[in-house]
Amino acid sequence: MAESAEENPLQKAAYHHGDLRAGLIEATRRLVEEKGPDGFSVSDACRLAGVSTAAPYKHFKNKNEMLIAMVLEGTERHRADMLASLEGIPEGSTLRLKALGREYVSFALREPGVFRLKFGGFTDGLEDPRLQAAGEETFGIVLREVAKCIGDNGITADVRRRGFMLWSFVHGLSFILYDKKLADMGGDLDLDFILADIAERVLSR
Amino acid sequence: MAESAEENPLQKAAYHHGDLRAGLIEATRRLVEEKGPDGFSVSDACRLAGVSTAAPYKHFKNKNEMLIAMVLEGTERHRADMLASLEGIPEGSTLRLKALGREYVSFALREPGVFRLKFGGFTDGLEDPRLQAAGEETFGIVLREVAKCIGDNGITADVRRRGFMLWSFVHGLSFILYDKKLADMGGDLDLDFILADIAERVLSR
DNA sequence: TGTACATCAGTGAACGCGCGTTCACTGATGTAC
DNA sequence: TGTACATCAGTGAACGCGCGTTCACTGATGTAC
Repeated sequence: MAESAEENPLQKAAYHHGDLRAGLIEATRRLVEEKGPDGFSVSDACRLAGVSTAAPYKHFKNKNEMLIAMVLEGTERHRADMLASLEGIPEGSTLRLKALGREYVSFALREPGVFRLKFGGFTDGLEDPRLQAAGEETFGIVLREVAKCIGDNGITADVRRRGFMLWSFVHGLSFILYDKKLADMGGDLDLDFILADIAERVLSR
Repeated sequence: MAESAEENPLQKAAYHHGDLRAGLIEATRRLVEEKGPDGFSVSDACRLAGVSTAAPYKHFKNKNEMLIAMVLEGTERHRADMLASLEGIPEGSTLRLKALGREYVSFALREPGVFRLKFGGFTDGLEDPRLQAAGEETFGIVLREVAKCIGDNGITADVRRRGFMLWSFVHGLSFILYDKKLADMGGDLDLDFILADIAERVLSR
């Protein structure tokens, strides 16, 4: 209550509202998931957060900054979930890459709005060095696992190429599955089998 | 000039303007490529086509129908280009699948607006049975080639699975390449090599 | 502990804007005789 | 070939709407003494 002197910077934003910044990011996320990236409006987010339409401008420069902040937060969760998915799987096994792929797709289906906002491009101006850095960090996780699988020391050109192939695959898979084309294209596809199969094919010498 | 009696139904729309329907579709395409799917407006298209803002409603029910018509037209071109890319490549060769993949990616990079509008989803209401049918037809091309490569008779579950894997791959590749992540992820990737490599890996027994 | 002051998160009203769509119209073209 | 009529592609003005952003403000909170 009356403790000051030192302050937790994470709570610094909590003044009147509790933490409007976080509240607006959450509202943004929910609206983007609900109505799609195009359907999102600052006014809607304010309505959802229960503040006036001018309030966000105390925390974000403009609409675009709100979206970027939201996507950054989602990307962080995505990265954490991928790391968590590795737990308990033996080092150097292709199963680790299968797990990463599964989690990648799973996130894309759980939060398609965030996923598409991040990768769907064309939401002009949503380019930010922080977003790119976060993406590269996530890709780094994959590269490390690929290197361990094929027994290379460090990130060689070969590791990079194979990692890129796996990424392209799960990336496309995410879009296609969300678009519900899977069922239409001949339903009886086993996602687990396909993920394991592609990992083995791409990582075999 | 004064020839009537019989009429070419393809030119039937050419009354006053020449063919405003086609003109508006072309304007739509150019605007979507230029400003992205979100940036497109009926007013802009009218400006570009040189007609009043009310004119489109003589040819399309609403904005969405304009977009759908444009994407359908682009999908048709995409399909034709893919078929053309097979010419001169021996039947049953994985090179045919490499060629299809290359053309798929190439189209996505040539017309990213159309590509994203078709597959990026989330442009609410842009669902149309004709669009889905066109997509399945294109996928059929791939399946036919896969079947020939692995020597199966007709479209078996295995053919379907492998075709799906290849599609996912080039689909993701298209998005990633457009997002310019390729250069960032370690530049020296040879697209031709990767396409040939993945086709071989996915089609090997 | 109590008071005076500074800070700044959130308000509410207003703005100018471009949008999608409608309406009654007009005028060029095709057709019947 | 010429005239009267029907058609319907395209007009231009108008509409109501929700948007992103601004502004001067207010009032709760933290701080200094």
